[in-house]
Amino acid sequence: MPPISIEEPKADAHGDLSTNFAMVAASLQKMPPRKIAAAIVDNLQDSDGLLEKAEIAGPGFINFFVKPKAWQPVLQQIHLAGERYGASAFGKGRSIQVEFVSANPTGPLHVGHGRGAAVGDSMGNILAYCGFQVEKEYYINDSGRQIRTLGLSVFLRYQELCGRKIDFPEDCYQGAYIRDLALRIKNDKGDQLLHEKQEDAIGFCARLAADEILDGIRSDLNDFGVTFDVWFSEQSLYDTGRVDKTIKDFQRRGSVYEHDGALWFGSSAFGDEKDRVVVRKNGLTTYFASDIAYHQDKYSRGFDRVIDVWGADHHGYIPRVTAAVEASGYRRNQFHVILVQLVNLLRGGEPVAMSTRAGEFVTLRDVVGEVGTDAARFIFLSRHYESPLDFDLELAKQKSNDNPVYYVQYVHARICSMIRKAAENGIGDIDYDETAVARLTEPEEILLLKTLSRFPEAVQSSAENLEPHRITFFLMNLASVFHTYYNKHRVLTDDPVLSRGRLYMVEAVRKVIQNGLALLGVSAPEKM
RNA sequence: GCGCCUGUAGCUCAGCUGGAUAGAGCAACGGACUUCUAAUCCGUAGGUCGCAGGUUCAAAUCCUGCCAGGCGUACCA
Repeated sequence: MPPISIEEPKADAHGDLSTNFAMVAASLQKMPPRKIAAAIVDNLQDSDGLLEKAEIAGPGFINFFVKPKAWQPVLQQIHLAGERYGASAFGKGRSIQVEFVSANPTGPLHVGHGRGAAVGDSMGNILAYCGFQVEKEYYINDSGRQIRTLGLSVFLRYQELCGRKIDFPEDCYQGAYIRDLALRIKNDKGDQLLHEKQEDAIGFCARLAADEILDGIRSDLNDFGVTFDVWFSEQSLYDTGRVDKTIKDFQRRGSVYEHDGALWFGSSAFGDEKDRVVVRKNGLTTYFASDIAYHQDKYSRGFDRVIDVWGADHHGYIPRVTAAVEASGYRRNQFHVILVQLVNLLRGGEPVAMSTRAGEFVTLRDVVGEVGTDAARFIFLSRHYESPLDFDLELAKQKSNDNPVYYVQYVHARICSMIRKAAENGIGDIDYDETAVARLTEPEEILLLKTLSRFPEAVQSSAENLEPHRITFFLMNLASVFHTYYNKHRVLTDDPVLSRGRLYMVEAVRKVIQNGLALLGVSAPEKM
């Protein structure tokens, strides 16, 4: 049996609420759907007097039209709830971890990391707003070969600065920042490192470089409005023996076996396409081993659910990590991966040339410096994260209606301006007034009230589906509805009662815009 | 080869837990500022929802096959 639904139709002609009940019941009752609908409509009770009319339409839909006064109470709800309007207890206090960015500390963040940062940060805000206990975490890949490669890269540049001839291998980090780090070491230590054992020198360079780069990442993210509750070091998993413990744990569970001199995790038993090596023939653990340990550690800290935000190029890892979670005794639905597609950076429609190999890429810092945090975050959140995103620097800088951030922020600024004006005219307090609110009956006003009343469900569906862009689309729609209203009706009129009602409504719009933008991490300016 | 993602207006994308006539912005064209911010609004035009089958009273949405693009398929990190 198809589900019975009650929904808000897309077309105004179909009323405010609509149900397919009669159509679903038709086959059970063996009666024509329209006849069932008629019986229902004839027997409707409306004790609150909110119903304007009910109509039977199409194959047997029942469409309900509601009176204006049914929508008006939402305004008082918004004013009473304030910055909590849209919040809910949906998460029931369950704890959830969102891990995102987690870029290797081997170079500065680029635009793609910015998208992941915006998505993860906003997702965390939304989940917290919906009653989850949220922790935001950054996983620092500060161990393994890449860090040594970083150290080697810096040490080579250092030797170069000391006047030695060097070969700079292709698999070393090519960016100019490597030279900057080398120069800093040279200024600090002179040629002292040349006299140390090479491995010690490389190790020194590695630690210093990783620390410096991580500091840079931290401050870039901070300037982008992104902060973390926990910065988790991969190296700490080795230092505390957590990786060994995990391998022993898997041995106890019978999840690993030896083959060809290596130790394999039987991930294919949990849906992966093949088994994976955790300890190599040479005795060294793989990256995957520490990843298993890391995820075990997450759950052992008591999180009900774990969300990892990854770049789309890592999607091949989902089955094996999911397998590891399940093999560790947790349910696979406690683990979610949000795959963020790549960002194409454009300038005026032309692709910005970026070569990772040559280390030439536009950093997040550059982009944020050029277009601003608000524009960057809003654009990152203006698409489903699974679609590739064209980020046009020229467009992002434009202060026009081509740029959706300003379109939304402008609503907030406009309303603030009206409120200032109202205060000058002696309407300082915008309080609830039943007779004033009852005057809000224009079609554009009803549409505005309806739109406002949908904000809580937009937030919740955003949390349920882990899709921050739903908030962005809600805000753009609300902004559009508001701008239309603004151009058609005056808020401050000669009629004081009507003006109070409209001010009350417009202030509610402002609050909802503010709440929505806050979830996205975008500011709500009072003047523009 | 196998796996994942994407294919909707000229462009960029929503809609995809099935509902009525498939939406928005940009671009094009035509209008609206002596009036609360024109960073705005109104109107016109624009479509075989990649293709073909299937399920259903109903499919952009679910299933199958195919086509096109992107990505991934290490005892690398």
